[in-house]
Amino acid sequence: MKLSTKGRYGMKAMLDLAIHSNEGIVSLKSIADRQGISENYLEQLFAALKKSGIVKSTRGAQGGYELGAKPKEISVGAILRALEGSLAPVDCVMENDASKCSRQENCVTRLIWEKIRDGINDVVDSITLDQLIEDYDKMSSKSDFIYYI
Amino acid sequence: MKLSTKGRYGMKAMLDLAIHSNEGIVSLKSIADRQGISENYLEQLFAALKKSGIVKSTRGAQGGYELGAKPKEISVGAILRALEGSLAPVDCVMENDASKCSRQENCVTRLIWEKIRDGINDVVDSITLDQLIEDYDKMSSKSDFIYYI
DNA sequence: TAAATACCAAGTAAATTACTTGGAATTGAT
DNA sequence: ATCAATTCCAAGTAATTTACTTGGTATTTA
Repeated sequence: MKLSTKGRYGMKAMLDLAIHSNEGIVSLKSIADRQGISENYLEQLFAALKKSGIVKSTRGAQGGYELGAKPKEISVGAILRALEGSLAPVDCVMENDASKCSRQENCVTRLIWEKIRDGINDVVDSITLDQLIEDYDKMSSKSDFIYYI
Repeated sequence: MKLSTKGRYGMKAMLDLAIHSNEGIVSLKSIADRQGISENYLEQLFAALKKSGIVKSTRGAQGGYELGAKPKEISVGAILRALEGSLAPVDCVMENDASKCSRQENCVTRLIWEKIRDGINDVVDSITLDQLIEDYDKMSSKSDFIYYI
C-alpha cells in the first residue's frame, strides 16, 4: 500500500511548480535541480500530468510548464491519480474499470475495499494545491531554516 | 497504492476462518480449498497472523487455526497491518518507525501523507470481523446464489 | 544558427511479489 | 508403534514491477 516514486516525486514537483509559478513558466530542469529528482524521470511524470490537464507546457527555449488550472482547482487526488492510476486498494473496486469480478454483488471483502477506496479518495480530493501553498507560506514565515517541499 | 496478495488473500482467509470457526479448529487445507488459494502460501500468511496474535494454532493431526480473540475485537486494520506492514502511503510517516527524514518538521508534502495515512487507518480500524460476519449472514439469507467471501 | 527546452520510445538493472520446494516437528487416530 | 494429517520453517525462483537511463527528435527564442 505504498505510493511509488511517481506519486511522491510528482507531488513534490507539482508543489514546487505551484510555488514558483508566480515567476512565470518553470522548466523541468529547475524543478529537478531544486528537488533533486532526475530531469529525465520528471519528463515522464509531467507527460502524465499534462495528459490529465493538470499542467500545460510551452516548448522551445525558455519553455517549461505551468499549472493547467488555479491552485484551488487542483486537488492532491487529481495529481496522484494522474501519476499512479486509481487509488483503489484492489482492482475489483476501481472506479471506472471493467475488471469487476463476477462475484461483485455477493462479495463481503469487496465492501472493505470500497470503504478503503472511499476513505482515501475523500482525503486526497479534499486537499488542494492552494491549501498546500498556504501551509508552505506559514512554514516559511515561522522557521529560520529552509522550508522543504 | 495496491494491496498485495498477502492482504487480499489473508483477508479472505480470515473471514473464511471466522465464518467456519463455530465448527471448531479450521485447517489451512480447508481454507485453501474453499478459497482457491495455495495452501503453502497461506502458511506464510498465517505465520504473520499468528505472530500478531490474531490467530492461534494447534499442531498435529486434526490441528489447525482459530481466532486469537473475539470477532468483535479483531479489526480489518490489525489483519492488514499484520500482513502488509504499516498502511502508511510513504515510509516517512510510518507510525512507529525511525526512518523519519531530517526534514520532518518543515515538510509540506508530509502533511498530505499523514492525512492519507490517518484516513486509511480510521477506515480499517473501524471495521471488525463481527461486522463482516453480519454482512455475510445478511447476504446468505437474501441471495439464492453462493455467497462469496 | 545555436542553445534550451519539451517530447518520445525503448532499454535495463534492481527490487519486489507471488509463489514453490523440500523438508522437520507435532499430534491424534488406528 | 505407526501412520497420516497437520503446523512450522528456510530457501529458492520465475515473473512482474519499479525506477530509472539512453538516445534521440521537434520546437522555439536569442
